[in-house]
Amino acid sequence: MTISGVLVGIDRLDGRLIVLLAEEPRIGVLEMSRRLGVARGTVQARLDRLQSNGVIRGFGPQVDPGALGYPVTAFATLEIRQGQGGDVRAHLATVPEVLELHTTTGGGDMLCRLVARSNADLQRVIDRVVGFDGIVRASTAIVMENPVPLRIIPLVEQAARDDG
Amino acid sequence: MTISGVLVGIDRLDGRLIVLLAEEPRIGVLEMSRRLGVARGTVQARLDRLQSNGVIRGFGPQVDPGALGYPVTAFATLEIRQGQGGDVRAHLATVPEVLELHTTTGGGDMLCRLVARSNADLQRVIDRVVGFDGIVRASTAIVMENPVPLRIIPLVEQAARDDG
DNA sequence: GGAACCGCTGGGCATTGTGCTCAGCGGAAG
DNA sequence: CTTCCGCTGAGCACAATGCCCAGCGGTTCC
Repeated sequence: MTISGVLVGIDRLDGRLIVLLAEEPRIGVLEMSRRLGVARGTVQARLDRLQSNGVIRGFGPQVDPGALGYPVTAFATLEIRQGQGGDVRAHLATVPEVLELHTTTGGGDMLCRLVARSNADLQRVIDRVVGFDGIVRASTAIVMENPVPLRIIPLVEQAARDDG
Repeated sequence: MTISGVLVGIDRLDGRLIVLLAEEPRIGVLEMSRRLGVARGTVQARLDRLQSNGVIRGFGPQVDPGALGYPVTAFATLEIRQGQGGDVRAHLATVPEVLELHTTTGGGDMLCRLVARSNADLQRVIDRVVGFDGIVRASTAIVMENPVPLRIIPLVEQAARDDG
């Protein structure tokens, strides 16, 4: 499979490798080769390929904002004044509590994920986010529960079935 | 600092450790201790503490859905019929393209992150997502750009300053 | 059919890192 | 003053890594 000229997709061994790595991240290459029943060099080569492919972006630590003292999460939809998109992006990138920012379909809309120390603190964060000239309007939804935390394994398994 | 009886927060050394780990994830404990200028045992102890604290959830591979063949991302807001929340959650959890699900303030609303193989494929995904009894209405925003990809480092640095 | 290529195998090797233990030391709390 | 706790620096046996190699079965291409 190719997307914009780049070949993508994974086979079953890649899929098993990623799942194994997700379940036991601190596992070594040698142990992986034992679990998967292939040679160590094969695991090395697959891992290198998945990383230079961009399928695996990295192995950074997954940090819980709640444990850092930011237990409140919210999503804010921002309406942007025409032509101010670039400035708004630069502004939002400077706010540590903005964990993520997307531009979406619709008239100059953006969606961002925020965290705060408390509901009261969220007001401060929102003020800082929207206290910028290019932002016309903002509407915020506070997260109460997170029944499905950010995950990728089911998709990896499906991709490995389809493609391998 | 405590939240619901659990002590949270990180000091400057914790912060530097997390940043270092985010920049070079495959680094070893010994190399970390050299870079940070502390003893190996200290790094070991800090890492163990951060993980049992829940500050560091794990070191799973960060997989790019685009490289798996799912380059389209969207956010869907779902309106749920009263009392059907649990069923809807269970339903959405079975859809691999649902990467994340939150319940938010407002009348039975949920917000979920979706991926698809193409804009056309997104229709299939949305049909599968909303083809369930408890869902009254859905509105979808397709992501065009991602100026700020999911990040945590700026928040870690702020938390380390405040708390350490 | 033959040649070149590619991914996987299984082995060996020196180097490095790990898990574990220990005694010592300084600051903070009681 | 004594206890506790986190950090230090060191040692040790063991395991894993990075790197090399020859061989082998399957494709592709001429």
